Amino acid sequence: MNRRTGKESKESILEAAIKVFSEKGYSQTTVREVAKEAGISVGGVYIYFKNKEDLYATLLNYLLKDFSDRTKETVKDMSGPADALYAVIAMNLKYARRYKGIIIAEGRDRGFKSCLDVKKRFFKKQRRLIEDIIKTGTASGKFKECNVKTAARVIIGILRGFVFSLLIDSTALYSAEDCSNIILNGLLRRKE
Amino acid sequence: MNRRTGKESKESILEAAIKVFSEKGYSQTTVREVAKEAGISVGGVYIYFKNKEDLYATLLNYLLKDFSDRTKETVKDMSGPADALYAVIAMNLKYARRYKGIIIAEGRDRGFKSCLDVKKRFFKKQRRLIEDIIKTGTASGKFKECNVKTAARVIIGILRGFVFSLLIDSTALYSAEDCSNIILNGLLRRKE
Amino acid sequence: MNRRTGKESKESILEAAIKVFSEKGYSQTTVREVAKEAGISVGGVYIYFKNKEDLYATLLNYLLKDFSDRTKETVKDMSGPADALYAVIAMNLKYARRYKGIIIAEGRDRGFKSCLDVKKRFFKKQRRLIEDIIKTGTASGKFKECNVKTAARVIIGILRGFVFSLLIDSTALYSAEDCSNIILNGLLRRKE
Amino acid sequence: MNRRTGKESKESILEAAIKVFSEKGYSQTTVREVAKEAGISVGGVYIYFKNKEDLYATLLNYLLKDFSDRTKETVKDMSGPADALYAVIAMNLKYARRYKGIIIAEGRDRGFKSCLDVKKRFFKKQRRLIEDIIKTGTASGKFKECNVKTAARVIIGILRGFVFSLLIDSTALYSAEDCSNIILNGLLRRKE
DNA sequence: TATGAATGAGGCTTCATTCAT
DNA sequence: CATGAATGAAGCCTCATTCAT
Repeated sequence: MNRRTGKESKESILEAAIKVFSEKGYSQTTVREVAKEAGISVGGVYIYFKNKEDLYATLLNYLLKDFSDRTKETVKDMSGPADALYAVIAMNLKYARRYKGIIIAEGRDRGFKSCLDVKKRFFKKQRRLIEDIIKTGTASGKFKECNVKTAARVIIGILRGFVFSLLIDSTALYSAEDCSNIILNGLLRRKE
Repeated sequence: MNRRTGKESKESILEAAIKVFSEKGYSQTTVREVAKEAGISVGGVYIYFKNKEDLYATLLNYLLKDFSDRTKETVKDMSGPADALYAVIAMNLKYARRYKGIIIAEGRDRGFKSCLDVKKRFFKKQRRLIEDIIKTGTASGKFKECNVKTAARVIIGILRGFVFSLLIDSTALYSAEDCSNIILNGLLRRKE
Repeated sequence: MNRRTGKESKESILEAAIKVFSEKGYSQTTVREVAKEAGISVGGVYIYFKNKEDLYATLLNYLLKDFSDRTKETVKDMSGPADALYAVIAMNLKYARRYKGIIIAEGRDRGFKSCLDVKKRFFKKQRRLIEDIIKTGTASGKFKECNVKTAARVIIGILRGFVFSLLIDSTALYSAEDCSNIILNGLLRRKE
Repeated sequence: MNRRTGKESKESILEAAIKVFSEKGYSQTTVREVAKEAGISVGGVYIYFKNKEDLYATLLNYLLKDFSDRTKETVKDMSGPADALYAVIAMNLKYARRYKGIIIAEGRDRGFKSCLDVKKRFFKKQRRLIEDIIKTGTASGKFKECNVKTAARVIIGILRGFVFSLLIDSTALYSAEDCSNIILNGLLRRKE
């Protein structure tokens, strides 16, 4: 009957949940559906997760942590702040495409405390990462002087927009180049 | 029992729906709740709207149209493309704050065809508006040369991000100045 | 569809609940069953009762109040304290037979606060009633001197025993005469 | 992993079951809980007991037999019928306090045949015990003449009441003295 | 038009029981 | 003997929708 270890089962449920939640969002996803996708019974899900909310929060935590780590890793290898920012944007777009529906979407409307905490921690990390990039940029003279905190917040907002745009319009194909180009150069003509 | 006219009833339902959907999102809102808020019976709602989806789509249409019109109006009065863009951003932030939960949120996960159409039309209008601003900008030499379509799409994405940021973090206080500043000038230092 | 007024529906649900709970106890009774017995849908039950516990507590309250009132009424008509006590015993036995399973049984194991309150109030009333009977008895010289409070508590316990005995053994046919005989006269031979 | 013998395991399950069932009653007790309390796996329980009902019936049998034996033992040492009855009452109160929830409670509503048999046998024994006491009492002239069977049944009912009163109201502190006093002497004033 | 009681499908969750290891 | 993951039936409850009045 149980051909898997507990850990394997938990992971396969988590994977299934990522898939289903990604496609349908929180409220449209049934536990039964996740169970089926994971190849386990309904009751089986409740061995590993206290309830639907717990499953969602765990998944969110897992995903955001993974995303956070990878982004940090990628940024580390970049030579300059512009490249770093580009990398962050690219990373965001890539994940958005992959985990359509989860990264930002829903969970919000439930106001699950467990989710809010997870998200808050994540956004804080991201903000720090971007603040660092901006600081490095201004320190090296590549970026102009600006209020680092404000700029970072705005960038975060912009990133969210790219991500969310992908979510609501799957045909939208934002390129990281185009996005970073505007963020870096702005629209205004530079005085020569 | 002072009866309302049909139109009045429909409108009060719509208003109630805007309020409740804004606060709780689609799936967490019950028809009963909307009815109560509108001071009408449950059955009453179904006289004016085919079903919950219809109510939502109607509301969305109403709201987005209103938003679209006002934005266009506001932009018309602006002297330059930078001011116009600023106005659009300010408009987005203002509406986001007011109709928390509706403008972007949910409805998405349902993939209601009726909503998709409404949204598609709306985003098209917005894109055109922004494309026009950019065109005017480049034509007048204030904006640098760029792929108008691409730039507009990116701007739209950015706007969404600002809006969405407000939705998920009610403490976030994006100022239109900060936002437009980055979009217009970018982060990179201008060569002097 | 709805041939009944709200009040009628609520009452028929209550009646059905009394019947089913009486027969099967709390945990073995399903809401569906009560609904069916009441000739209403499952959802219909939830129009009138917040949940299963509420239904049970309401029913308990209704039944105990009814019992309390009738007992008081009956006692009022009795000429002496011995007759009064007899009447109380008879009343208890009669109700026990009719509402097998409810009066005392279950609900207890759930520890529903709502039920506890209802019961506490009921037992207090009954205790007072019996205390009064005993007081009258001793005052008139028919009952011997005793600690009224203690005696009343013991009598209450005894009553519970008769009731409960009926519940667990439907073949047991306690007669009010036999019961009151022992309570009044005791087992010991009277010294002559 | 120091393994227990089968007998030890079975006993520890039974003890655990007594504890948990006593506290929560039948339907509110889960097999998992009993297993945990016994320090054994869920499956382990099913090695020694066919199912939950079997566990309950076994426990009931064990408990009632133990109770029966001890009562008989205690009664044997008593000098007179009044003392004997007092001892029986004290015994009942003591056990009721200890095995709150089991002796009488639940199981009833399930109507488990296995439990009914166990109980029937128990009550028969108790009735005989009490009948004997009464017989001895009347034979010795200490108790007045009465229908032994009827009196015994009434006494049994009364005992149940004391027990049950303790179960539903843990603050109730019935003293065996008070209880036996009424049973022996009754409420009516003795003619002198 | 308006009401609101009624419906019933369907979601979440629990738990006695089984069985591969 | 023992384990504990897995099963799946069944219970409680919600809520969009209908319809007799």
